[in-house]
Amino acid sequence: MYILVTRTRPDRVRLRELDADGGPAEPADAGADVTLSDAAFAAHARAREGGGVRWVWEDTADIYPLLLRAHVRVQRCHDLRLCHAILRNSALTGASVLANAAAGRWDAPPAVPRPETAGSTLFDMDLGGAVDTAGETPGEDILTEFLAQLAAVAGSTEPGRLRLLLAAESVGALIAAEMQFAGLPWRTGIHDSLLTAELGPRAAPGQRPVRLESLAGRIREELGDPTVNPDSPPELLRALNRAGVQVTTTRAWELEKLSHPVIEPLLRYKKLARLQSANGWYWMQTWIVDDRFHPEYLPGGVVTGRWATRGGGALQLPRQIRGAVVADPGWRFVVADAAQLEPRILAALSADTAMAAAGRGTDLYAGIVASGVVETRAHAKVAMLGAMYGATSGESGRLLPRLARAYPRALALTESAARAGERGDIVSTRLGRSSPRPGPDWQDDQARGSEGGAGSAAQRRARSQAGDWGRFTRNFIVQGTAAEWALCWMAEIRKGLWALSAPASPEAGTTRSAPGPFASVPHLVFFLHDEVIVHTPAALADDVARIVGEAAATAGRLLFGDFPVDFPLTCVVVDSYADAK
DNA sequence: CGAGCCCGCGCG
DNA sequence: AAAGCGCGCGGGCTCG
Repeated sequence: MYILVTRTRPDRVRLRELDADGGPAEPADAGADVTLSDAAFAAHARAREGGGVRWVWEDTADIYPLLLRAHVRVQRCHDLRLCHAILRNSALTGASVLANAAAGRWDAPPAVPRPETAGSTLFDMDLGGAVDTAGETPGEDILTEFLAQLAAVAGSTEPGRLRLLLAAESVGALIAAEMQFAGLPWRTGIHDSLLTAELGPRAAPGQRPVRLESLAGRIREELGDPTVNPDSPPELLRALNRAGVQVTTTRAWELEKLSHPVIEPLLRYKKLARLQSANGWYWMQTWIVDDRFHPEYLPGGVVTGRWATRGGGALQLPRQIRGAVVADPGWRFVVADAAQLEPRILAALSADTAMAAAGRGTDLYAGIVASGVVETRAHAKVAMLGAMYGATSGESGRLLPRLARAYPRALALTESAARAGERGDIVSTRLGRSSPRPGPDWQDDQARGSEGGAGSAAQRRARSQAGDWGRFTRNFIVQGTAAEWALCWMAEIRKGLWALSAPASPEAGTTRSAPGPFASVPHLVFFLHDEVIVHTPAALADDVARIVGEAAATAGRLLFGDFPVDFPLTCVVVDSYADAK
């Protein structure tokens, strides 16, 4: 049973029920076609949940927060905007009407920036997210698009894989909205102490904290330049050169190699200046609301299918400040990450049983060493990364032939993906997300490079661009399939947590309490490509850890069936994210 | 003064 | 150009 949800006004939605085949529900059904206020919609959704309903809407980030604010969670949805993007580009649906139609509004990014859901006044914008349905009955457009998507899947070469992908992408959108709503528990007091210990007390706006200012003074002294601004790479570069330091860039890893009295204070300055500008007091004041960090997650925000975020740099939380991420009293974190996820994905994608065997019940890189392919774990890792990223030189390049002898199937797959990209062809993930085609500039450069009488510069340029795109497609199949695995993993975690009975926490409703429907139940609060954090009442932490582990195994089976590949986790129960590794 | 670029660095 | 993939963000800086 599907229920289509269309926003007709900023505070109204229209619901239309369809049967499982996408046909109209029996007209006799009460509420088969109704328009409701947001409040009535939330009540209706609560009543209909649990009956195998899938909610179909244009944009999860537009609709779902209003349900969450009413303490209503839903199990399943179909996010038309995200699914359209997949089906539009997938090689598996290339013959469909949907893929061959002229570009329309479904191919554009969401017209209106979406409202924040933290429940904070700071971000309370009343954005209607109004949909342009000029000349149509509200909802017709949604219905037409949904039916086109169902048809594209049904007519594809791998409907089962695409159905799984669309379901995973959509539940990812639910999870993203829920994580933004719930927020990551954050102790500003601890954060402030960390900053003060490193930088000195908070300074007035426009001023450097004392530790930074004194390091800047030492840098000027050592360079013999009383005015140089270490925040300006060009100025700093000139000052370094004048002082006889032979560098062409001011990157820290380049400076590290040098010995000069300015290097030590300069490297310390760079580290601290980064902390101050990226995650300092201003960041804290901007992004931490009611003891929670509420980043906006963007499912499908990366072409490979990885998520992106907007605001606060959520996917770059430096280790330095993870100590501020502390579970509520009476609660714990279950922090889990998938060990060597991408090489395991490659082993399974290519059905390379030898590589999969190397990772069975052990660290995959250690397994490669144990198989005698290379001498050290570090070599195994750099060689694998080289295979997946397309390294050609250096240590990684030198080790590749040994990897290719031991794991010919895996390496043949990455090579063929690279060759496809070099030709301008597309490649696809396990579940059917396809890479974009290179742009017109790329095509032009290739054409010019292969013309008779093309100059060597044009040829070099064409080859270089082809190589770049080949490395992108080479990595796309692995990164993209890993993203699919991670979506399935999270979806299974969410399902398991939902089923876990939730006794009220003794602290719930007192000092701190997770927002809305999460006040007393374990819930996902963070996701970082191959790592998740679940915030859970302490008594349930062990159950949660078990669920997270089982979910990883299930995700592997969903993608790769019976192929014997393991997806082990490192999983810990902690009070602070800083203790996770 | 804002828009958009580069640089550098954080994360996987 | 870190030896090779994918991001977001802040500061400096240039251009209009």
